[in-house]
Amino acid sequence: MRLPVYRRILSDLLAEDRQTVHSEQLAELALVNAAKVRKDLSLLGSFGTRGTGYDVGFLLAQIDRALGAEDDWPVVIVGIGNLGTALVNSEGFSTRGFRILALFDADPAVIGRVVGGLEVRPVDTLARTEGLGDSTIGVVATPAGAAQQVTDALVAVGVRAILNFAPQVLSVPGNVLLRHVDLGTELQVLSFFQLRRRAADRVRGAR
Amino acid sequence: MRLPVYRRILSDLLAEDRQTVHSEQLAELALVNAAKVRKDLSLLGSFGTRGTGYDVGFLLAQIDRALGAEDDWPVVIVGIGNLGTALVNSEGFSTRGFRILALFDADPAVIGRVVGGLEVRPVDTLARTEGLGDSTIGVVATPAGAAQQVTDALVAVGVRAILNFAPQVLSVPGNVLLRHVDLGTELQVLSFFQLRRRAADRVRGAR
DNA sequence: TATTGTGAACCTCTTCACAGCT
DNA sequence: AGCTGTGAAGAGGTTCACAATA
Repeated sequence: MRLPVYRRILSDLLAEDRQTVHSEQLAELALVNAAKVRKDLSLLGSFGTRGTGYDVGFLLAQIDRALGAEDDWPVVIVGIGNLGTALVNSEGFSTRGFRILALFDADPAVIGRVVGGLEVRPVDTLARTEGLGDSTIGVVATPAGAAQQVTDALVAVGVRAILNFAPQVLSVPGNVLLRHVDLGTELQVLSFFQLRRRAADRVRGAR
Repeated sequence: MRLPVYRRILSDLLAEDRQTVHSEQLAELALVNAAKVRKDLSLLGSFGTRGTGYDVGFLLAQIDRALGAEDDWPVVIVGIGNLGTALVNSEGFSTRGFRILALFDADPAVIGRVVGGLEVRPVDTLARTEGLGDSTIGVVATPAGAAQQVTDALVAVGVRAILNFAPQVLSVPGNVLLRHVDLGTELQVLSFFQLRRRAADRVRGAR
């Protein structure tokens, strides 16, 4: 889904006091095709004005609605190392309809520390933490070795959506949503494209 | 591309001294279809053995070759806050064919600090840093406000591939590869699926 | 005139299903 | 017997191109 990308662009445009935008401009900023932008936006409803474009603020509100950004999703983060801390402080986590409920870590040196206004709790209290409904999103930012165990604990308390940053393949029950962001993987994808481009350059040079 | 995912799984299997794996097992771990796994792997070459499966170690080596993981890609990271530090220390960045060349930051409190064996340099020395060829990958882990400026500096010293973690839409010349990982976006994608599932549950309940 | 919204063509990725190999 | 490799069918996503509309 590309909506979050559009959302960010619109949010930047709004900050520049831009009133309207048309699909071609959005497309250029999102690095996609203009027709694709229009298709994407049209399936949220007909919010554009022919001959003029889209109203930035209004479109942003519509995207927020579609993304459920009004819904104030509860989030818990396990693993408050550098990555976990970065996530807590990241703009995207605190705004945009997410509310961090609790932070957990296993390290006694980290437990009790206040990060982003929340005190870090011992991970073994996760199991008896109240108020984690099935709409809570669990974020795993632990070392690889602890990730599966933490995931099991999250599932046990009723979490049904997990975002995993640990470099570890996790297994979850079928009714749990799992999304994996491996930071190293992103680098690999980039180097893969570099490799392809290099190959393409060679071919071009040979002709 | 799913190769990095397979790579991680194979690497885990190898650590468990697993000799062979077949497409169905790989598929289950990668959360994809078995036919897809075979298609993906077959376009690297015919490395499987019918009736047996794939040799874990050999397949891993082939994937590494395809991904250019033997090529030892040089990487520079700008912005050594929590996120930057997490990246430096992340398993995926130091292994798998990447070599971190240099770290940069603007904060005097961070400059000079040693992270992952490398001393953090002042970001304004980036412009006169030697040895950043056009295969160097630049990683932007700065706050949003500094990201475009840092990107321009990276492009100016010859970097042609950039991985952006800042919550900011960047513009680069057409010949520069740009990939954006917005941590908040990932959360939004997850909450979007939650929303859809919730809607689906409602429909199911209504019947 | 400028730009949206969308049917239709197109293309790429996914899945099926099975021949072929070990 | 078991599993790969792959042609063919199918699904899904992308782009074109233009009628509709402000």
